[in-house]
Amino acid sequence: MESPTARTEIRKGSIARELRRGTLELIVLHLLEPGEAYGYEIVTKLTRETQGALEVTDGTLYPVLYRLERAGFVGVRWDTPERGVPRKYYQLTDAGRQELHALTTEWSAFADAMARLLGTGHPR
Amino acid sequence: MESPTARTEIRKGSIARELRRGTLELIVLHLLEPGEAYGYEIVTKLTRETQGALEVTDGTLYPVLYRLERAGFVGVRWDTPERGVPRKYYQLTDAGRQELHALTTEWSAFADAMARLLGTGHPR
DNA sequence: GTCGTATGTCTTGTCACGCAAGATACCTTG
DNA sequence: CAAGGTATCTTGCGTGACAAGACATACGAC
Repeated sequence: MESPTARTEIRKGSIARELRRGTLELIVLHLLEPGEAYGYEIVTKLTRETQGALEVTDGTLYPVLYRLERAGFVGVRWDTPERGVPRKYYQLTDAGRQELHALTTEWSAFADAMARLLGTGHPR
Repeated sequence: MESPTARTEIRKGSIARELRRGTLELIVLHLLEPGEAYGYEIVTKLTRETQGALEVTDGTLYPVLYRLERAGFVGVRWDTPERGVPRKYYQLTDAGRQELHALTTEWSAFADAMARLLGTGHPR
């Protein structure tokens, strides 16, 4: 099993990098919907839930979380156990849930438009 | 009818701007597939074919076309009539057709992964 | 005739953001 | 104690969409 620490080099020539633009916020908010999670957990969760189709490195994720926090879309809670590495837990706020909904809608509209445009000839 | 000259301000807070990243090349190559077209024509064609769902300004398009040309994905032909504004026509090259296919595949994989991830609860 | 508007091309500068790479620290297992 | 997994954060780079502006030709209205 590949650990997140073994940083997977993301292909340069690929458009995958650009596709993450704009979808990453949506993805993170979506992953937080079922309940709070900490950064490292989100990275592994995303890789697992998409069978590696969508991946992200921690160097990418942490800035996103910071942005979401500043925007008021997520709340933060530190868990500092006596023994063990401290974890920073993120939870959706009401505004975050609203944003999640808005982004989901926007994404659907875009994906639909793309599908219609690229649509394999089948007219109408 | 809205003319392309009346530049539609693209919403700043929207993710639409980011979503175009990576898809724009694919979109342009796709629009060139049926046959050659000139820049201005592509702008209007995209707006029309997607009922405005996907739009692009000429300031965005021309750099894309230049990139595609440099990459060898499109060929160029000037049409300079005695009377009238000169037009620069673009056509897909073989490499461009190949790229179009590759990008389409990549896009589909990404869109599918997103759909699976966001999938409305229906588990498994 | 000239003013506005549509057609058509191109360039400059700005800004956002994904990412590689590196730093730091703790814990476990051999 | 040395590796490697867990966990966080920061710096710097490159890419690319876009607004704004410039420029030129054509055509209509006034």
